Amino acid sequence: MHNNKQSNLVAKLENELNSLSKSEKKVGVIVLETPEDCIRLSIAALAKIADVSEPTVNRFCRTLGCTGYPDFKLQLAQSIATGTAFISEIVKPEDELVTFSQKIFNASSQAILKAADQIDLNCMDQAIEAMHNSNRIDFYGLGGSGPVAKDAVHKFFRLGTPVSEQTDILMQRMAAATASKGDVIVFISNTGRTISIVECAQIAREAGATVISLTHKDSPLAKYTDIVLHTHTNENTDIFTPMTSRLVHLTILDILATGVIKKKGKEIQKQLAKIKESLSQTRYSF
Amino acid sequence: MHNNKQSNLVAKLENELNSLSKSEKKVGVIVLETPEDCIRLSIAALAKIADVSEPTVNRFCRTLGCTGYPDFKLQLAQSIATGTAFISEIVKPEDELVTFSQKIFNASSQAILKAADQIDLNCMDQAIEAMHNSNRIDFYGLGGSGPVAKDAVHKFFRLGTPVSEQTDILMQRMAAATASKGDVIVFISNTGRTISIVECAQIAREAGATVISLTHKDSPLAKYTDIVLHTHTNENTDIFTPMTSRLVHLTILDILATGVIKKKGKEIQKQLAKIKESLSQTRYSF
DNA sequence: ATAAATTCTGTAATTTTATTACAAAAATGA
DNA sequence: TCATTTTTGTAATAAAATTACAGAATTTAT
Repeated sequence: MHNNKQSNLVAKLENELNSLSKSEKKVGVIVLETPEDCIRLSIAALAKIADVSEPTVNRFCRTLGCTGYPDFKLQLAQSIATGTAFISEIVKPEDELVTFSQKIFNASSQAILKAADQIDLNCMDQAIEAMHNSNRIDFYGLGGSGPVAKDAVHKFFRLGTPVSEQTDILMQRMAAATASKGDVIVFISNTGRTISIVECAQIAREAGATVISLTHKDSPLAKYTDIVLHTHTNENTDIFTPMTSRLVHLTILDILATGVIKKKGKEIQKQLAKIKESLSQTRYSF
Repeated sequence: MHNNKQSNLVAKLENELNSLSKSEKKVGVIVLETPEDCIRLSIAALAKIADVSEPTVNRFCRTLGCTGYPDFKLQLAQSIATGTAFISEIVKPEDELVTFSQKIFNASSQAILKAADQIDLNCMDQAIEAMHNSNRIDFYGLGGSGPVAKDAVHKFFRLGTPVSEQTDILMQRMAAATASKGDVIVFISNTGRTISIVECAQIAREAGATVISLTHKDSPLAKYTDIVLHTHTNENTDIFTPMTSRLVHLTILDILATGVIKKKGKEIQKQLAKIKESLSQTRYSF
């Protein structure tokens, strides 16, 4: 799932460095030492730095499988971009707005990309199937996951199936106890360690409901879950670092909703268009 | 307009496309349509495809802040490598789970990165200052922005300042009318065209509150707003494509909260530690 | 509406950059 | 050692990008 469509040029160069000829190796060494600089150099400039002739640089590029020097620079640039773009730092007390806003944006964006790599598509498929065939769907969340549950309802209510969210532990227990076969309950809990949520999952399963969880793979909650959609976001305990898990959960729920919509087929999609239209009256037109 | 550097060429191009001259725009359209192809084209080839002269392509590159065509290609290549080029990929009815889940993950991640490029830090700073000095903070949202408002409360209640959210239009009107100087009201509305929200903003401002909006720059809501935190997410009308604006709003609110926490200083940070500790009793230990 | 000013855009010349052809220099192997 | 292969650099060539400038299109002011 990771987009390694083209093998990393830097990695390739590191591999093949020792099988290069003497002069080409000189070029390789320079490239590995200062890849960021090399992408801005002309073939003449690089040749001079490496103390070789220009055609040697050109041959060096071909040896690495590039069509020529411009192609080499391009691949090198991409290789660097993918490598450095994924360093997300933690917000420090002394950070200026410019810095910490950039860090938070980056961390958020990367949490989602990371989830894309980790998600188990089989489980997603099972979850979509279960929701598609369910009589009703409930979303349970506490604390930061409460708004996520609400957002899920806002998305899923369009599907025709009755949906609701429970963000109160007593309501959750009662609803879980009265659930029955054909009901799907989705538990949202990043840690998967919140006692009342875990107990609820147990109750729901005993009552016959299908339990889906957005949680950590090895958590107590996962034990009482039929379909775990595991996310391994680092629960950062730093007070400055925001919970990126919410964003991941929202995105996973987006995908589930999309999957169910596609399964429901044309009729429901017409209904969605109606819902959209119903909103136009509430807005200023252009 | 944007005081922070735009690291992402594709995002920048999408932003500035409409302010380009006729011929340069032709080039921009081709680049956005087929960015992967463009990185392999010579200036002459691209000029021919776009049906313009070579110098026009060169000027196009400079307009975007590049030093010339080679620099443009390099930046484009890096932009693509980080995944940004796939912003416009829309979920199609025939997509398999693998495909559309990847598209949704990508689109979500990119939306946040794009916002990072577009956000106006001066306005963020003003918003943080206003919230820091406020007597109370209210978050207003309807529909999909309701859960966002709830999430904001969950984050901001830790700061000591009284916070609440309003997701009911009548409550919103009443609360807005009784607001006073020193109160901050944050309106969350991607379109900025929801009539009742716009009216509320007007009421709130007349009542003397400081109005902050997470909305589109040129929207009616922006007119009645003191501090606009504009986000230009494409409101995709496709039924399959999820609202990425929520994710962006949540992230911006994360940054605001972090900014206020940092302003509040040490005492509040101790309190945050207490809040964190208070949760430990609710969880299974490791 | 018309003329002036400004902004765009393309042609052609120039400069920069990359590639090729080929010969000299190493290196290899008997 | 000498023939053969591989490696490397010089010089010529080709390709690509940039500049200067002038004509076109657009805007602005009268």
